[in-house]
Amino acid sequence: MAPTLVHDLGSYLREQRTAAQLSLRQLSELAGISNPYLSQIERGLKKPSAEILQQIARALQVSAESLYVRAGILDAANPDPHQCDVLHAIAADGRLNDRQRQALIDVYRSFVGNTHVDPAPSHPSSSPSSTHA
Amino acid sequence: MAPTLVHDLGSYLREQRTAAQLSLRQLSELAGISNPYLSQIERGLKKPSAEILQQIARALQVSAESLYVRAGILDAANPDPHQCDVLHAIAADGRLNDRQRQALIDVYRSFVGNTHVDPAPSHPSSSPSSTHA
DNA sequence: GCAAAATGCTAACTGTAGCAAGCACACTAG
DNA sequence: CTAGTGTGCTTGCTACAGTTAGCATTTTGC
Repeated sequence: MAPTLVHDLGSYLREQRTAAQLSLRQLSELAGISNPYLSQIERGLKKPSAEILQQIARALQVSAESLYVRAGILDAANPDPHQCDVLHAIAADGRLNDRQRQALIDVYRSFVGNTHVDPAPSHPSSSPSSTHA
Repeated sequence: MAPTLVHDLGSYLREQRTAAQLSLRQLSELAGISNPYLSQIERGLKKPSAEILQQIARALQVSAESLYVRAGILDAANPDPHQCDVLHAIAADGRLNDRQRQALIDVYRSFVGNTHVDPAPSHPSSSPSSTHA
């Protein structure tokens, strides 16, 4: 797709690595990959697979998702972390197949009315519902 | 690494594809990949990259994350952003009354099996990964 | 001054992801 | 029975992710 993204990923990784006071070899050892390869990733010469990214994320103690987003293999259109409504949870549940997902959504909507999930949460802080049912 | 996971991914994909009434060629076209390759992925012979997974996820209209988890490149027990699982979300939803809540939970459990939410105190793997701003 | 050990980078190689071409089989016309 | 189109699968092949071995440079210590 966009090699710019890969380069951006590289810069970001190098940034994070230096911020963590780690040398190429140190981080590569931590991540379980070779140091030349890490070097090439950081300079945008190579495009790491998701597995490699995950290992690097672990070593750097950053979230794998953030790296995936930078690598362009996950959409940045991620909902707010603290937003935890039912529809989002259903959408994110990998154990459900599509029809199950839809069924749950239908049931839920029949209960609460057709408030559909808005991509831009307008007032996230206000949890209108009393936590007490 | 774990070919079992890859095979599991393949089965899952084939399941989703047939559920969506799509042939190999149809889905491969939708996903923008070759049909032999998709066939091999489904049978666990090839290990698709995250990019390919994302394209397949889009074509199948399932979340990329769920495929990543199945592919073993994202942790299911993710300490990260969307920690919102369905049961927690249902429990937290103030718009539901108790009966509705229970109904939804029942439906959900009938779908995913009775894996009940385990508020596991152990967060064994990485740290909170505050990627900060 | 010279070693030794850091640092990051280059070169050559291997394995495999992902492709285009084509096969074998099933089904439905004609 | 043969010709068409659908299904999924096998076969090479190319490109590139990721490796090991080693280079050039700087820094530290004698």
